This record gives sequence, structure tokens and C-alpha cells, in this order.
Amino acid sequence: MPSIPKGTRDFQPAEMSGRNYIFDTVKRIFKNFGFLPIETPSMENIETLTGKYGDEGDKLIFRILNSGDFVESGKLKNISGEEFNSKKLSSLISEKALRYDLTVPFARYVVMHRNDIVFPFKRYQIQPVWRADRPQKGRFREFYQCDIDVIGSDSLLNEIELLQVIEKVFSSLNLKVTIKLNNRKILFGLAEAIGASEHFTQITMALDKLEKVGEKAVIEELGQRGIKPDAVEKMAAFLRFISNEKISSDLGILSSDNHSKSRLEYLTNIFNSPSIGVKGLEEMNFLIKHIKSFKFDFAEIEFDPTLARGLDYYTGSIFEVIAKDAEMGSLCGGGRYDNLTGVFGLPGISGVGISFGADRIYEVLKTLNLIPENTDRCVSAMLVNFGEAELEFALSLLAQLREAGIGAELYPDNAKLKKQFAYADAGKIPFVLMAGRDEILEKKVSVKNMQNGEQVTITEDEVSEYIINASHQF
RNA sequence: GUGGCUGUAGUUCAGUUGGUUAGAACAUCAGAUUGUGGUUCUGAGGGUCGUGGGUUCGAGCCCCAUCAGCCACCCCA
Repeated sequence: MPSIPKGTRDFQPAEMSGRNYIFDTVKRIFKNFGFLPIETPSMENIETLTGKYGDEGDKLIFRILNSGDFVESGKLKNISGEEFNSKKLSSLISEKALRYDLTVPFARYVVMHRNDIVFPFKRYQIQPVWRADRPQKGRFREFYQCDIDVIGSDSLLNEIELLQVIEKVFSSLNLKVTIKLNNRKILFGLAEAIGASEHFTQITMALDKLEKVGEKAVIEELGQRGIKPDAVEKMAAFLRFISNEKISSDLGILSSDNHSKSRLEYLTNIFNSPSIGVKGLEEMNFLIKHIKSFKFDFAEIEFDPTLARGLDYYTGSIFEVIAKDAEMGSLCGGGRYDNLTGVFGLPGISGVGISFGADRIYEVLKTLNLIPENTDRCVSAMLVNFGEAELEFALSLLAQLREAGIGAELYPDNAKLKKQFAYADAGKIPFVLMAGRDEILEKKVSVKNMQNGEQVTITEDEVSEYIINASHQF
């Protein structure tokens, strides 16, 4: 038996139907919000990708081997002792890599096409990305991202737009989700407020694990990472506040709305003004104030000051969306990046974007039975093949049906009727048409309704109309 | 990169303290009416028990190694 690489998948017709349902839904909504499509190549130059995703991210980039025989060509011989390290070697044998996400290639695209773009630029992009991760539940080495970004605008209204897109997408898919909202500036303010801003990264990474490992483990980790005891104690007080709040919320005393408010109040009290942290709180207040103008029925929005997100380039708002009724990682994530185009030579352009993980959304919809059936199959009639003598009549009937806009096919072999009917049945084709010797003599066709088993014999001219009318009854 | 679990037919799984020729269900194909599917009945094909080694008179079962898959950590969609 052949096989396919770890973490990749084949998609069968039934799965494609469900996947297209997701792609069609997000695409429809993206367009409705004014986003324009672009595509970029599957592979990028390695320098474009490296250094954007953090150390861990860099390791997960799939590299493409250069063509040619490196030993034969003698290229490797020019590297002497000291220089012979894996970094040097890999730059010699590989200069391209598969894209890791759609945001970094987009930033590269914006810089390259800056003169053709009218800012602010709203783009959507639906393409696969690759990560050399170890596969597990909801995690693949090849998967599709559905990205939208607004670049060239500082306005927080863009964040609000993105939140509405999230609500629209998940309400269209009938899926209840929680949108977690935070701001990198608040995280920085928090690090500053406890007097450990030099440990910003370590603090956010530890904080991010709160829900998974609990209060104690986070405090332990902070200590292990070399953060001073008095700073750890201040953080512990904050964590206690969060935990107490969780308990009240479980008891139904705090709604997620009040939740967000009380967290903002707490942080306002411990932050010095003016500071980056306070700026973050102002931004968060703005979002919370203005999202009230919109209905959020399927997405519950919550300010979660422990949300970190690892991608290095985020500088402001960050988002993460998780399903309420299923265990799965994040279904959607994103944030604001103030200087991603700067690394490609075009500074001062801020962008904000999110990415929907189509594969994870598919898995969740599948487990919750929310994928509509048979959205792709559109053949409504199959003609039975009776053999050479009846072929002329069958082919002209086939053409006539298709001309009338009816999806139709002729069974290709003169097989037993049982087999031909079983094929139609398996393919959920609603009508089977028979024109054998007797029917042809009278220019008639027998039409069998496969759902109720009824069969009528009508003239050739009536067939299209009959099928169209009968189809409307279902 | 680290750890855990599982590998028997296309799929889901049985398989006794190690004992003759490894089973079932579903799926597939064929037949039960030479012009009628879904239900029923009959039959057939399909396995080097992941792979390699070891223990034993004898291994699907025990031991070692290896590979693959799944799950968790890390990180993320």
C-alpha cells in the first residue's frame, strides 16, 4: 500500500462538500465586508519567513532542498572547519521554504506592491500553509487558513470589524464560540507594574498557561524563570483576583461583560499613568464600549488579560476564538502588528488581521453534526444504458436535459439494471430515466422517482419539465 | 525535541494460561427474476497478525529492537 506524508490528508468527495461549505461561507462574508482576494506562492524565500515567528516557529518552517548534487558540484568543499555549522550549511542547500502562515507573506506582498495598493487595504486570502509540527488532534502539517487583514490604518474600528466578521462567520455556521480579547500593551503594562518588564516574554508565556495548568504552576514557573520574589508575589495577587472572579462567574454572579469591566478596573488601579499599559487599557475600553452597537449572538466576547499568543510580530490587540461545545484548540486567531512591513523596508504601516482555521472548524462542525449534507452533488437524473441500439435516443435525451439545466448523466456500461439502479441509489440521484426498445418506439421515457419508488411513462418532450416540477416538491 | 497509548481483512474489532487450518460484523463483488435501487437470503474474494530478531517442541499472544498511527507537552489554525 502506498502512503502519504505524516500530517497530510486526502479529502474524499463527501469531505470536500463539507469543506466547501466552510470556504463558501467565509468567502461570502469576507466579500460582504469589503475584503478583496489575493493569492501568494506556496513557497517564499527563506529570509522572508525566518525571524518572524519566534525561535519555536522558525524550527517549524518546512524548507525546500535546492536542486543539484551538492557533493558533486563541490559547493560544500568551500566551507572550512569553523564555518561548517548547520546554519551555514542549510543556507547553501536550501533557499526556499513553504509558507508558515498568510500574514507574513502578505506583509511582503504589501511592501512589494506598495505603489499599486490603495490604503487602507482590506484583503482576504484562503490558501494552505505548512508547519513541520508533530501532528495530533486538530493539528496538521498541511492545513488551510482563511485570512483577512486591514493594513494601512491605525483605527480600532478595524478591530471591531474583525470581531463582527467572527460573529457573522460562526453564526452562519451555527457554532457558539468565545472570543478572547487582549492587548499586548496590557501584557507589557502588567510586566511593568510588577517590576519585571525585562522578563516580558517569559511572563506572557507563563500567564498564557493559566487555564491549563492553574495558578500554582504559573507562579512556580515565574520563579523558575528568574523573576524576583516580590514581582512574583504581585503577579500572584493578580492571579488570585482572576481565579476568584472565575468562581463568581461559575456561580452566575458575574456575566462575561461585568467580568471584563472588573478586570479593567483592577488593572487601572495597578498601572502607573501615563504608561504603555494604560494606553492598552484605553484601547480595550474603546473596543468594549463600541462592540455594544452590534449584536453578538453566537460569539461571546471576553477580555482575558492572560491571553498571550506566541507570534512575535503582534504589538496591540490580540484575538483568539474557541468553540464552546467542543474540545479543540483555537479556531481563529490574530492581532495587530505595527511594524511587520518595517522588516521588509516599509516602516510606519500598521495592520490588523485574523485567520480562521478551516480544518479545525471542519472537525468541530463534524463532531457536532453541523455540516449540511450533499451540498455538492447536483445530478438529478441518470439515464439507464440499454446498449448500442438505444444509444442514439439516450444521448439526445441526455443533451436535452443538460440544455434545460438539469444535471444528468448516462450510465457508461450496458450493465445489469440492478447494478445501474444501485449506482443511482448510492449517488443519491433522485430520478432514473429508462428508454428501452418499447419506450423509443413511442418516443416515450419511463421516469422513476428514487425517493418514493413511483414510476411514470411520459413523452420525451415532457421529461425536462416533469423533473423540474417534481424536484420543487422536495 | 520530550513523554504516554495502540498496531490482527478495505473499515470497526474478537482471538482463552502460548497449542492443529486466525474469526465476526459492516463494506466490496457475484448469484437468488436476462427491464428496476434501498430491506431480505445465498455465496465468493480479501490477512506474511506493522517490520526484524529472540525465547520455546510450538508465538497473533511472551521478550528486545525498529517503524507507523493516535494522544499529551512545547507552540499554534
